[in-house]
Amino acid sequence: MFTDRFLRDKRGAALEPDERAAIEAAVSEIRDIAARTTIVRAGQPLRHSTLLVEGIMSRYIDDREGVRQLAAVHFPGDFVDLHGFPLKVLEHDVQTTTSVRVAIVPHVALEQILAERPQLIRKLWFATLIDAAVHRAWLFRLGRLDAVGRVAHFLCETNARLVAAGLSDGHRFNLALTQTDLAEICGLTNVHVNRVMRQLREDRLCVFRSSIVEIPDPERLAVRGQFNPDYLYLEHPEPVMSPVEVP
Amino acid sequence: MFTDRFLRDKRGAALEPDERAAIEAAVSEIRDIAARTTIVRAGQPLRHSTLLVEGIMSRYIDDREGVRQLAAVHFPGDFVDLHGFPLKVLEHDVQTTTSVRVAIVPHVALEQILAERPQLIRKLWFATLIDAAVHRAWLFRLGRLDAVGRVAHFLCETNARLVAAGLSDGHRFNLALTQTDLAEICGLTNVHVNRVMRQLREDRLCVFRSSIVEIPDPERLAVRGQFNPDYLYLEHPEPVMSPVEVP
DNA sequence: CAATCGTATCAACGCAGGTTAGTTTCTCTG
DNA sequence: CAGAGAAACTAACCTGCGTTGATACGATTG
Repeated sequence: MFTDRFLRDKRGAALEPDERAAIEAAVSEIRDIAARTTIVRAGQPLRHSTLLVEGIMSRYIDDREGVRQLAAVHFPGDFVDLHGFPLKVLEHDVQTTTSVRVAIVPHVALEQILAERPQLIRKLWFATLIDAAVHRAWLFRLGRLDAVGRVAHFLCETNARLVAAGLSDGHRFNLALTQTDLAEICGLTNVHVNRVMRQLREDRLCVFRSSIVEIPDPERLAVRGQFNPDYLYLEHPEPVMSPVEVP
Repeated sequence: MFTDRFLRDKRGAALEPDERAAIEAAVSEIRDIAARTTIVRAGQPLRHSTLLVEGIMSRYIDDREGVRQLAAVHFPGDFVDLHGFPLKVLEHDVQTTTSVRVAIVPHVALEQILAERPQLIRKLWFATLIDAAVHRAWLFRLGRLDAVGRVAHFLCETNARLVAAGLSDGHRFNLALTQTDLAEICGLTNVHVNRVMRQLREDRLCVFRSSIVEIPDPERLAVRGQFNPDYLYLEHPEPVMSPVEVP
């Protein structure tokens, strides 16, 4: 149900059926939320965490002028603000990007199931550490890649994650992000993202139109974005190397 | 002893004396390591984690051409590769930056003390989540600040962390990083870091000479780097706002 | 003390990406 | 199906940072 995709295909951390059931039982409420709604503000004490069931959410930090840098994008199956469970308060904002359906898990309920199942805490810890590993990959992206590389890297990451979640076939997936969203992810302006998308199109690396991403040759896109999926800790990563082609 | 600075001044996560003693007892060895030595390589299975006692270490991701992006800098008191405990394998490299003294904590010993003290795991989890929060702040730095802002932001962060560790008085501290290190932290070239340092000097924001950082007015530097220390989760943050000035 | 190597420094030049200011296309709603 | 508002797209101009290459400094070592 709600937790079907949580930790799915994560190396050595996939949930046992009883663990899954326990988390499902801890869900207090299913909520549908409109796009572009802020659900957590920095500094606000948290009493529950949010499991994303459908849609896209993001976490970001604003600068003084309201220019925003995304720190994470979340897809179905992600436990969006699980960090808030040990931290009690987050230092960043969390917003819905599309309209979403989420499952609310009160922290008291989490405490309860963890008391009964001490090993489960390792998997939750693991889940938050994957977020941290993704943050590091994003640091690499921002610090060392040019604009085309950044977008390519992000699209490779998204493809790999959506494949793991069963939401991409490896070449084509639905992604309801605007070019401005991409700009806030990649540390660029929306104008320049537009130029980059054209470039990717012309180079036959990727076509992104009306919320559909098509990647004819994932391997080539991965090379362009210097993408290496190790940081996603997937059990069955899409092979980055495509089958050898006969010349 | 070795753990004196671990989680020191961290909001609601400071160690109890018995927890501290347990971790000390879990230390299998103290090791002195030369500068610029790689101690963990991406993909290599880990059997222990490393508590930094003295010196500076860093975690980084290399690109194809060997250009490196740092993802974290660690100071005394940091549990450098604690992420490797739940993850089993890291996706990045860890290197000494200066010569260091470290305490080695075998994972089996950690397992043991956690079995006896189930609450301690929350504090270790917390410690890794602060690393993640710092990653996010670094994403903001790389994505939204200009070169001067990035260096200013990093120096503010470092000052705040070293104050918490008892290694800065808030205006002056020792920092054995080269301009090339700063470049790898801030996503710049060493040449441009040099220009930035001159700028900071001319603007009386910061002087960095022979491993000493001097910050005459931390508040002004924080404004230039849009630095807000919330993400460090300090119990007693240095006041960022200086007393209200009479116009 | 000389030699060496890492680090800092500086200048000249070029370009990737930002900025501004649009126009066009798409999508939703009444 | 008209109208409005987002989103996509474009062009012209400008600047911050990268690149290259050369010099100066300072610490270590023989």
